[in-house]
Amino acid sequence: MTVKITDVARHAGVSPSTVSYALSGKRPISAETRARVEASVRELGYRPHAGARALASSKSNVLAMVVPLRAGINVPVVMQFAVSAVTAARAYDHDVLLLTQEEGEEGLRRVADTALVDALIVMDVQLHDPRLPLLRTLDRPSVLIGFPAEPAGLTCIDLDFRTAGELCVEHLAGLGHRVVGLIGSPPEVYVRQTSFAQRVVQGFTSAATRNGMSSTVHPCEATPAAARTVAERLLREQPALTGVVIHNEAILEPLLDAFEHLGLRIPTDLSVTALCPDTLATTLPIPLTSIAIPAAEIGEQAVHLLMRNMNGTPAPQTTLLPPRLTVRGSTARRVTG
Amino acid sequence: MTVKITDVARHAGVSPSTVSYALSGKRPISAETRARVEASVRELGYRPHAGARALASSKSNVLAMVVPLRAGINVPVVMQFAVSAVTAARAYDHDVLLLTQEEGEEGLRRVADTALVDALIVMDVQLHDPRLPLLRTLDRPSVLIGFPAEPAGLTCIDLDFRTAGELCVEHLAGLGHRVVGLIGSPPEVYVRQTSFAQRVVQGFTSAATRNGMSSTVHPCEATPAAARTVAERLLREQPALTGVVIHNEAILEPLLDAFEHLGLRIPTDLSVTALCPDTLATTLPIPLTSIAIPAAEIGEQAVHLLMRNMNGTPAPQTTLLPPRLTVRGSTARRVTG
DNA sequence: CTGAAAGCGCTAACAG
DNA sequence: CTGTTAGCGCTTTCAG
Repeated sequence: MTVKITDVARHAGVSPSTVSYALSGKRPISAETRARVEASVRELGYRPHAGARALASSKSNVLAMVVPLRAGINVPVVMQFAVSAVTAARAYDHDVLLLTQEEGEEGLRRVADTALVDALIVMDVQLHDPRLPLLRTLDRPSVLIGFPAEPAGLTCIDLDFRTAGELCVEHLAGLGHRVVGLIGSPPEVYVRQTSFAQRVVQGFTSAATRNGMSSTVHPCEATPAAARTVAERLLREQPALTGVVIHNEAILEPLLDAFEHLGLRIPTDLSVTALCPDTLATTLPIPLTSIAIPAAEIGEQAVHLLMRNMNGTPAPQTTLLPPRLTVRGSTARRVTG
Repeated sequence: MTVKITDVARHAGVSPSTVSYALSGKRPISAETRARVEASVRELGYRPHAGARALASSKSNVLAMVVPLRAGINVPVVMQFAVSAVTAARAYDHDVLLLTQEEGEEGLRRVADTALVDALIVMDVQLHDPRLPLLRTLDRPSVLIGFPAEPAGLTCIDLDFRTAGELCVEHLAGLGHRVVGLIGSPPEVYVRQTSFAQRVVQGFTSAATRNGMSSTVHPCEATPAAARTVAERLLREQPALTGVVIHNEAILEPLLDAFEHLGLRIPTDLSVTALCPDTLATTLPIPLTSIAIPAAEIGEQAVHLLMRNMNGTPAPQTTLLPPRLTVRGSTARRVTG
């Protein structure tokens, strides 16, 4: 029924190993033989059996990818990670197996120990992620999207959130703003210690200090009511406020509304910068100057890193992608009275 | 390094085949032997090698799942499909391989022909989907989420969109409404012939006719401007309008705004029913009476259907999930003047 | 109820 | 540059 390597070998008048080598390129094959083999492959429609290949080579050419699904995560962004990872994996002739967060450590162990996959991609890594000890003991390389407290022995990649925080402040400083505020992620995010939230705060604060700016930080629940409260408090505490950085995509719109209701025009009275997906930044009533999460790039890079680790070229332990700030309509030079 | 079946056999004092059978249950094993084998398995931490198993049994225990990613699809809904399918697959001891739409037919052929997967799940099926002929020729079962024009020889599952359209109208009819309008999906959806849009229209129209109601249908672009235009036209053409069905999740909010600006209070002056994800229906300013896409249920059922097909119990060609209407605050009894 | 042995289809030494 | 051959680790006949 299905054609196998011996069929191709016979058809091309060569040995099975020659067919194998002609296809893998793992040893020199004369142009002529290779051509005959390739012709036979095409003619017979030969496809190597994945299981047999995996058994003989101890390489499945499959990567595992764990996708998070709990509340508070941005699903479209996760999907971008996933799709770009799959696309990148295909470029290396690999496929991607989908695991849910729910499967937990047992799932990771299972796919690794059964040799179902050659390597693992783990998204949404926590500061003290219970999966880390396990990943370190697995005989297969893995790459984490996010940053744990103790990345030793692991390969991590993420957006450079600290620099992102700095960049927002520098942008505002360059426009003459002197008093700025950060409206941060919901408390859950800090509690979960997904770490990126803290890193933004650090960047924000240090850049403000460096520029001699007055600054405050306000974590904020993801509800419209909380948004209004925070906006009011911000203005009460810093009446001279002319610039804000928002790192809370769920309440961008309510916040903008709140500021307008408080009599602040954007960007005339108040410049706003955000850390959020581009799709959000561009579809709000006021296009937002923002730094996007380069999900596609992260997914792709994660696969590159894995491949490097599998090729013996050890990848750097830590990869921080440079944030890029896109200026849109929500920031302007401070009007000096 | 890794423990194999012969190790377990030696440790338990039985033959490899006995270990295999003890684990698969494919032939009777004395309780005593089974217990010894299981103890050895646990003690040694034995995990059968996936590739070897696939080769010997010609079953990979992996399903392929193609996820769509083009514009206009609701990403969170897709993710719900995916996650529930993975969860369901795990219950059958199967894993799920992720394929992108982009890989197209070649991707499907590849994973099937290399025996990487045992079966396929294809989402976002078009009326005249180019993948259908291919799927029919594959030696592996597949299940489609969505309905093509010619489902012969294939297994399909989807929400019963026709009945969903009817249900919305019946609900409005029951509340005394006599003049209703359907605001449909963006033109792209109709052009792409994803078929579910047409099915909603059919249900809507026939239910309206059956109830002696006056009705009109308006496809609508997914832009706020288009939403306003449609709302105005609806009222111009049907001044007595008191009920609308919206099947266009992207512009739900703009539409509601538009109606309010036109002086219609919801639900006092106008009752609104929608076909949209529950998360949307409940987070709008006015909680919407709506019919949800039961994504999780569809994903799960899709896997059940596949398993049936693989077990020889042929699954029904067509499975239509019954829509459920949830009454929230956007519909009310018509106020008769 | 259990064992022995023959592959599953491919890769990678090992030979030449 | 090519062929021969020995497995990879498991399942499943075939025997008993």
